[in-house]
Amino acid sequence: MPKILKDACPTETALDLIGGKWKGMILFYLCSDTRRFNELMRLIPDITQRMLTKQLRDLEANGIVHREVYPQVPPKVEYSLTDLGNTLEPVVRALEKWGDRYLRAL
Amino acid sequence: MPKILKDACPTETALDLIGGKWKGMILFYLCSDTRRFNELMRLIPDITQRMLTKQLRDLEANGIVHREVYPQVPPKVEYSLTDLGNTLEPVVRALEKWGDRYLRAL
DNA sequence: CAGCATCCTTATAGATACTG
DNA sequence: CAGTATCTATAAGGATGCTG
Repeated sequence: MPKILKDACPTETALDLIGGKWKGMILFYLCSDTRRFNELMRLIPDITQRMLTKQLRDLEANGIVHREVYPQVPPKVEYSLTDLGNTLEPVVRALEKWGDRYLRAL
Repeated sequence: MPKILKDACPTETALDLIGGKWKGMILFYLCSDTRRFNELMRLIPDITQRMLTKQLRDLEANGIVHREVYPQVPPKVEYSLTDLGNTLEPVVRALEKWGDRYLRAL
């Protein structure tokens, strides 16, 4: 007998929230530390300002990332994972582990 | 499609291979059993024939899914996970678990 | 420093009709 | 049953210039 996994919607939901070209990378770096905007720009090769802004806003809107603005000149904005965001760590690590294995096997 | 040779980030690579709107669902159902084309059509609400074909071809090209054609009339084609595809199960389960938790918390 | 606005290109997805 | 072939619509991503 096939072991039917319950409901498919959760998997799709998760991929909706962390999928796309850049969100995995962003989460990966936020997993280990709080980061500033330009710091993420440096860490993630080839991402544009527009895309980084957009992805961070998406993650913020979904309650995964917290955006802390320090009212000072020059501006300082720090991004970190929310409590919900932190629960993503096992997922990100599972993805990382599998991706690493896949790349090695090439 | 995935540009693996260009970027070697494991997390991004994994998301390239299993991301998108439908691949998660397809992998989810193939995790539990071998499936036929129309079976997947029934299991995955709203997917079109064109998209299912395309996603299966992508997964096949990346060595994640195996396509077995039975030369008979009417045609019979079975899709299953390869050995590599099976190593994705922990990832799919992690995604499912998190997505479920997320949906509950809404 | 950390962005927003505008314009543009490419990728992804859907509708419909048809076939071995 | 398991697909192709077109055509169209929308979403994702990129280039560039400007700003509080």
